[in-house]
Amino acid sequence: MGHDDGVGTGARHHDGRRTDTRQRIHRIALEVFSERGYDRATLREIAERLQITRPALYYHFKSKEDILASIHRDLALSLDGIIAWARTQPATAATRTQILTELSSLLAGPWGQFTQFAQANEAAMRNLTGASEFIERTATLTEFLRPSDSIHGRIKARLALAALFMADARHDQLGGSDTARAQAALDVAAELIR
Amino acid sequence: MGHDDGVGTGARHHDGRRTDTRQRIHRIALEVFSERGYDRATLREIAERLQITRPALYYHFKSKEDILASIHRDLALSLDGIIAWARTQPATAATRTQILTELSSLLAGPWGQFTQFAQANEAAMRNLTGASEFIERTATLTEFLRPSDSIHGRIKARLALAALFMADARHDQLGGSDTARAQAALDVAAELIR
DNA sequence: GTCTATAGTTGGATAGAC
DNA sequence: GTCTATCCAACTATAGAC
Repeated sequence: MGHDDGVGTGARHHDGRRTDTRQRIHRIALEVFSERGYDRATLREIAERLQITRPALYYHFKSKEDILASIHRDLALSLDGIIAWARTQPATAATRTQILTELSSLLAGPWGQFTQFAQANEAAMRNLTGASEFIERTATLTEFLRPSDSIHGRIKARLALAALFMADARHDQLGGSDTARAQAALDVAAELIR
Repeated sequence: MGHDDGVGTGARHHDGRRTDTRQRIHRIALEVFSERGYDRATLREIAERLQITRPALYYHFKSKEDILASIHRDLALSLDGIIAWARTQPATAATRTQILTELSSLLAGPWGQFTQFAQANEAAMRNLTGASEFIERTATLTEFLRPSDSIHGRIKARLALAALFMADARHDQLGGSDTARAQAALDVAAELIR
């Protein structure tokens, strides 16, 4: 059929090299979903930016929702590295700060527009099975980040995450350079989970 | 036409008493928008819950977006009281804490599901003129809440707001009773803007 | 792997009667 | 103030050729 559900799979050329179309779709879809929100985003626009037609998308993904789910799988995967590392560390303030630093780096680099994407698609994520893996990772990270196992602790952990996301998304409202905002957010977040 | 754009206006009976249909639509629409998100919410479902037909909605509001804008106007109005009071107060930590307490009360009472609504509709709000008044109020409140005029200060102010919203919306992930969560959020928020 | 053409569905909005 | 009937636009998704 041409559809692959597993992470990292995809159509291959005769030389064994994976075609990059699936990844290009991935990238552009993330872009459009971030700008418009999942529901307002159309496959027409995604196809146009890719310079292909709508039906071509269906060769790589079996539905619009499948594209979204695929993005979520990638996001979940990106967090697994940090989670795995966190499991090997003692539950100290230093570890928590280090987790925040790693997350901040992800947001500054490969994830780029992730925060905007996540906020724009809060509604769509709620009833999406593919998003559950990602939400699960976030919950796990919150556990590692909380300074104490209480409501206070859980709130602080979630706020620390929110601080990082905020610096990434609210450039217009917070002012300052990207790095200045990221550093300030990291400061505030670290203070919270100390 | 039967359409009224001003806040608090609406069709009236011969005795001068405002009909409650407009307000009933208002309430149910807020409910459905919160659950589904604006884009996934259909006028069909709103009408069904109200036991009326879709066209009847158009007697009270001129479009789906008009209903959303109307809700945002109400939300903005609810914040004006707090803002007016804040203007009369000195910019002290005590004032900031008091603002948070007032907001917490609003979330516990009349606003109810506002937070869920706001999160579910982040995407829809971005390109909506009616939402700008509401966003403006939020920005004003942030100014009153910030402990210092710096990036750090602005982040802390926004996080304080986020804490209140979080306690309101994330009951499943935070645990505890409604009042316990609200109090904990207030504690953490107050500490942030001290 | 991508195309043209089209099926099938949904949902916002209007016309006009009562 | 609410109804029935209907229109229209937009979108997802599929069929089948190349």
